[in-house]
Amino acid sequence: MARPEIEEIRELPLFADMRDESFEALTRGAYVQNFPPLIELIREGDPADFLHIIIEGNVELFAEWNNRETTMATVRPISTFILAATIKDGPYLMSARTLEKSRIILLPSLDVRTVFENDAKFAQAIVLELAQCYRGVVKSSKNLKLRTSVERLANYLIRQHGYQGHPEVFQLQVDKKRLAALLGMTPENLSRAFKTLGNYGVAVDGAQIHISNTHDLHQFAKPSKLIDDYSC
Amino acid sequence: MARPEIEEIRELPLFADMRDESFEALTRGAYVQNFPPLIELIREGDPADFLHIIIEGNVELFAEWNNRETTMATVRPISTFILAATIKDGPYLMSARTLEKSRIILLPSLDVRTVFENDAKFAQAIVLELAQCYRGVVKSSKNLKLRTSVERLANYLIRQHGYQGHPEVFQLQVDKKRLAALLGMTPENLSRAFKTLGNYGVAVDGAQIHISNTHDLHQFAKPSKLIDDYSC
DNA sequence: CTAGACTCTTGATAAATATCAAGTCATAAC
DNA sequence: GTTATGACTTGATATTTATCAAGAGTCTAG
Repeated sequence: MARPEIEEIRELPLFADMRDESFEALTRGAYVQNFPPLIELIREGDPADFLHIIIEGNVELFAEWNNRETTMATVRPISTFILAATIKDGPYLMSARTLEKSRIILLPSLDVRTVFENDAKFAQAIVLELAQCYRGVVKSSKNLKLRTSVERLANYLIRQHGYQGHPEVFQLQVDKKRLAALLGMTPENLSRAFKTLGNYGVAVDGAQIHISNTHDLHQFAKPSKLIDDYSC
Repeated sequence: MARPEIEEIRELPLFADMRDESFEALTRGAYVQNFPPLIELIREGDPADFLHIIIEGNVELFAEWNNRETTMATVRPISTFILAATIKDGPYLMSARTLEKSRIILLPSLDVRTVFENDAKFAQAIVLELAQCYRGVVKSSKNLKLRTSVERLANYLIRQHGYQGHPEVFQLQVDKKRLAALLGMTPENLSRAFKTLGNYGVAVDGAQIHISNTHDLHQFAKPSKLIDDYSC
């Protein structure tokens, strides 16, 4: 069976150290699927039948309550999502939809749990992955509770700026409606927040961001390793 | 060595299935300590030298940024806290302080990581614990992003009411200043939020809450398994 | 018992954020 | 080309939440 995508994930930290037979058992029942944009992959509340791994594209994790919807995160290759639900055999807490044409691997949750019980290296890798995810959500919670919306935007821009290698001009990776939801504000207020950041050397043209005064922006945003550094 | 507290945690899900020798290795360097109220146990940013287990008392997890402080959670016996930092060998993301006189077990992080690498059952237990914690934070994030402060309070009361067995009258387990921070609002607005909930059959007298109309309160609060049920 | 500290509440006001209603601009459809 | 459609912005306004100031009540140290 030639499944290059499956071989590709073998090198992910989550799968790199596991035994060959475990990897084989894990991927035997796997699907690789291509989805067009705006397809709902997962609906919150449903049982977690598959662990998802995004190989190509862009996926939004979102949640709903009482007719309100918010974006929780966007996921880019190569990463897994909804690992905790798979492990706990619980319902999904978030829904997921493709934002772009995306290629996704689906591993049956049952297989993930079985292999997890029989391959210590895999269990260890899952621990590290989950700990990372956990710390990510804690940081995002701190961001929400300790900062105003303009401060959240400023720090988001600084982070993106960093990921993209500190170029003078860079592109937003999400449309502004979703960015607003991700940052916990309305699209209208996102527009106004961008305007406010104009005072600190941020210029916006469509999805293009120009940062002319890193110093002022940092002074205002006060980025912190314990909130904004997703690698620590 | 007679250390009844250590034996006590042996039955916790996190330690129940591990080998005796692993448990022995894990607890050999453990401390059991009593702390008075309002002692800072952990400061965010410090290296995670110990995994903490609260045996008695009450501990607040909080975070700071730019001279603002917020309560992230309160922890009651018997639970661990700061597991993810221990595993990742990363800095603490939250600070911790005792709220009451508390008894705490400290397990050296190094031992936790060593045993975690050598005892598959322990690794599996950590996975389940971390998955649980992760889902807890995701729920709390949804709570913050999707609900207004009054809605958060209403759902908090319904949850506490449930934990305490649905008595007509029950006690808040945290002082109101901290409850406000936990729910992401100011103490002043917590007072006003309680008043608003008076319209839905909630009466407050100090720390004592009287719920006279469960139906109205539920109608207003719209509790959801995917946000408020911490066991799923 | 009393002074002081503390928690909590209340009222007045300010700031932050959301909503509603147009309007602009670009793109896609016909 | 013209007409929709959608994304974004802007202004006016409303709602939510925070801040500031003061007062009521409770607890505790002396």
